[in-house]
Amino acid sequence: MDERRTDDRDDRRDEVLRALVEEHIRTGEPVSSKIVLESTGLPVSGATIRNELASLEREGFAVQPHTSAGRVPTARAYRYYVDHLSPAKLHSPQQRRISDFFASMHLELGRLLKATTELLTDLTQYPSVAIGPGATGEIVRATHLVQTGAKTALLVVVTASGRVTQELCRLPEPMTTKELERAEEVLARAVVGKEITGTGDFGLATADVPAPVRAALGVVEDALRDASARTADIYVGGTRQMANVWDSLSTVQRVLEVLEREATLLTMLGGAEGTSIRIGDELPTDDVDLAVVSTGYEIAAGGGRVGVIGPMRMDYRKVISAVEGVSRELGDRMAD
Amino acid sequence: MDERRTDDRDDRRDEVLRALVEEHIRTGEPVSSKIVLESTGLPVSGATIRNELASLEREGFAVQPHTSAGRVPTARAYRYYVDHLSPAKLHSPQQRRISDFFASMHLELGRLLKATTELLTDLTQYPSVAIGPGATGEIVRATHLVQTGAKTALLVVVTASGRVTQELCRLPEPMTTKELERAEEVLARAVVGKEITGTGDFGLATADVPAPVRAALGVVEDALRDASARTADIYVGGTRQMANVWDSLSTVQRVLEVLEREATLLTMLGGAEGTSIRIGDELPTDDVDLAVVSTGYEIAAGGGRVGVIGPMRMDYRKVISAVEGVSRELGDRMAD
DNA sequence: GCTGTCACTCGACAGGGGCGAGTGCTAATT
DNA sequence: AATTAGCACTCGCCCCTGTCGAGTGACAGC
Repeated sequence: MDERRTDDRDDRRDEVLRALVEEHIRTGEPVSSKIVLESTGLPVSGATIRNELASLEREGFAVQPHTSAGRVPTARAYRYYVDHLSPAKLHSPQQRRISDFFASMHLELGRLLKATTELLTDLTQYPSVAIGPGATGEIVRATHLVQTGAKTALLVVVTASGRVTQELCRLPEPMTTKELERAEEVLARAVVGKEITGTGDFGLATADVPAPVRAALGVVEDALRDASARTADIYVGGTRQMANVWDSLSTVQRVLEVLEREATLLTMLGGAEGTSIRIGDELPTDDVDLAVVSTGYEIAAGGGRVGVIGPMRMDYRKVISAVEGVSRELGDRMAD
Repeated sequence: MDERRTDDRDDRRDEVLRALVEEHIRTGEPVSSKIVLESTGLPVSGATIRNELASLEREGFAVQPHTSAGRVPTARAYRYYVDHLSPAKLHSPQQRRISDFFASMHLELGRLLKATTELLTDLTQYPSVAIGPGATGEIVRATHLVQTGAKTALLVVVTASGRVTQELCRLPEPMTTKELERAEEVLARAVVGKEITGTGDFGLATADVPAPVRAALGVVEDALRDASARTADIYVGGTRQMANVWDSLSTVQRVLEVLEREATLLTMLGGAEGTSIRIGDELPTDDVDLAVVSTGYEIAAGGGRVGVIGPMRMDYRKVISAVEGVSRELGDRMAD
């Protein structure tokens, strides 16, 4: 087979596929051969484009909503597009806004991440999500036991990076303030300076203290384990954009459900190192027109992820550059 | 004028108005004279009902979407309905679910309030909101200054009821760990045991310590003031219900905007003692089909509010009983 | 003051025709 | 063998129309 010719044909095929995807992203309408022709400027006729499109459809890159309509790209087409055809160009005015944002924003991590989702939404016009770093691996800086009821106390853990975790403890029996103070003291001695591991056993339940205090410490240790294992904080912003992004109520509802389910969100953003793009059926939600662009960030307190949730037909270039820019600046900002 | 006759007529008018409102709540459709007749069982003819309805329309309690349609109640009609016509009967199976929920749920306040919104949404099928108690009036139990960067530190304040507040401080100049420890010590001595007032001046900026430490303490005091003044935490749940509740995308968007604006939410739930019902134009959002039922709760750490946001045509009886039940149980639960 | 009746209004809905976009196929061309 | 021009065909969209029925307001009679 003639190599050069084959290459030519593949080039053209790619060009058509790119035009198909980009035009559909731009307009949201099914794309006709005429539009592809105008958009690519290829020196061929409409009939040839139609043949290409028919062939792309056979390979599962496009579908026709009905017989005499243009083509709509499939999830597979978007996947091919982001993998092979999308030059990752950086928007510089966008980068500027991101730097300005982080330069002017002085908040503690939780509120900063919340504000970050708002920034991402402003930049991309899509809902966005930020996942905070987990507590695992952090050094405990201080602990408190605060009495909140006759048989309840609140365990507060402050880590070296300023993260605060709270967990309610149900004491086995009522305790005096004195006893609780004693427990707090033992707890502090055992835990402060140590690393949070998620499975940590600090030997609190066998400490050399009066029985009631020891019993309480057992409960506290359980609470400590719970707190360590607990899922990282999740911040969602820009839900108000959803009505602009998806135009059917039922889709909006599906997405709202996803955004309320922290477990799903974690899976959707999660996992991969670096930037991850998941499109359509690559996501653990069936049947919805959804794509997620996310990337990790690293700060002193650990790592997390930020991402944007949108329809499959989103402007991947802009979104990728926004997400990566935000993640980078966020890392820089929290490293100072 | 014949008193008795007047009373009779007013009774009937009220009956018609109630049927109008309740039927519209039930079906969402414009209500015709025939429906009112069947629903009330009044011993009169359709024509009479029509006259009543026409009179109600003249007084601003109902509107016709078009000439030959039934009537739709106005905000004014709902107002009259909740003020005069809605017997506040308690759903007992509902009360049971609420008690069970609070008996089985053992979480610290923040997560408890978040879970409470989910409960309210389950009970009412509407989005719901909970506002946590503000920090004002609480006794400071512990403070920490955690270094998070060369020129930044995090102020952590733990109150006697277990509330934790964090605030970032931008130090005027880099500080050594020793200096920061010194600052932390002075801070603790000045603040622990005191009440948070919102405008509190603890004299930190004039403490008898080396100049750099004193400068830092000034910043910390500012941060402390910011933290005290900061708006209470707001938890929103049940946004996924919105698509079932409002059937137009633009309305859903408006409501999502409201739910993202904490300031608006505070005003909407806020203010009144006890249960407040605000309907339509009584709310600070123009033109939206919105009603809010909210009530206050009191716990050791202070007071807050819980509420439900829905369309004007919501089942006020059910919602009021749910909101009040939840608020009461929440108070009981946190008093133990 | 209530009722029965009746003409009238107006939205909802279904059917039908024309339009136009866009395709796939075929036969001709290079 | 690939490309092209041309053409018939499909099918959704839109507009128009007529019909139907729900519901009203008015009016005269009880």
